[in-house]
Amino acid sequence: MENIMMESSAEFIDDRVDEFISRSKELGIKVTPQRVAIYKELASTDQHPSTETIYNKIRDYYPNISLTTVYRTLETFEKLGLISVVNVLYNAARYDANLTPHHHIVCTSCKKVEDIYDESLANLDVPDKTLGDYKIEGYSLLLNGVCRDCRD
Amino acid sequence: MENIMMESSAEFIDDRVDEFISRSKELGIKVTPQRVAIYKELASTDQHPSTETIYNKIRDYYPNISLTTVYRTLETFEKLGLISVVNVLYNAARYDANLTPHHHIVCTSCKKVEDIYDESLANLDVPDKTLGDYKIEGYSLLLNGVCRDCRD
DNA sequence: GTCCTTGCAAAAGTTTTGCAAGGTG
DNA sequence: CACCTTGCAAAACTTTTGCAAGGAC
Repeated sequence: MENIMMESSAEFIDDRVDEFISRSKELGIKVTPQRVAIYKELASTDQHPSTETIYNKIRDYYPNISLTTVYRTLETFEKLGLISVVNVLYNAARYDANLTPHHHIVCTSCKKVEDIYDESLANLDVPDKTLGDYKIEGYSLLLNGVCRDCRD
Repeated sequence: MENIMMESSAEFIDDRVDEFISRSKELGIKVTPQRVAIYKELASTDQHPSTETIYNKIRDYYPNISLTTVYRTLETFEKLGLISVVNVLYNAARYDANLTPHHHIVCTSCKKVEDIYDESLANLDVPDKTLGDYKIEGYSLLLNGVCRDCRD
């Protein structure tokens, strides 16, 4: 049970920023200093920052950037597949009275959430004690896909 | 790969509401009509409603209930373990520039999110085609636990 | 009757939108 | 120089808090 760290040296980050720039050109979106700053901020951390956090960090060296720009830019990047959203449940918290262990599937089109009770997914080989520095309390699997209604 | 449905007949729901009532008494919280309505609403669906959705449904037959009550009640239930929150990432969306497949672990105490690159979790036996009515696009595993800093 | 719970109103926090100015390709 | 992108301001939306009235035990 080993926790592999991703490389995140300065050169590695610059490489990713370069890749981001060429990818942006391919995709036909403009490479603005704000966009580079936002991408770089995200590429420099594994802390999965929120919009607000990214905004605050960038303001240290780019005081005029607006929060609106950060929101819009992250949305743009996400739609183009340049970054991903960790929170796959789309905004507001969803509640569940069912305390039986089960997993969830979200339709990426209509955002509906459904339960999955699947034998083969019921007992994953997840350590019940510690993983890295964490004492594991539980886990949940979140599948995403497109439901039948949305495929029609 | 079979998708087992949970029973959700009227009697079954009433049973769960009864159980909720006795559990509330054990826990020493008051059983108010609002609380019963909120619990029942949640127990009657597998759609994982948001606070707003629950509020709107209950208003049909309980027009004076306030949204504040629904928020406070769900929070109370969750803290007591009567229900669970599906969105384990705590509020705002979190972004990730790392598109390599990996999983996430959230510290339930400080809400920090970290990446996990773990061999044994890298290839789960998740169907790559369809599960039930869904065309699967991807999945992510969300572990929760307490990080070292928070355990001290 | 006590004290937890509710509803209202207001505040705080988060995300989106319209529009004119600015900058990239 | 065309038009996409930005910043500002305001609006829309979501969640939390304070406080007095009401209801459960």
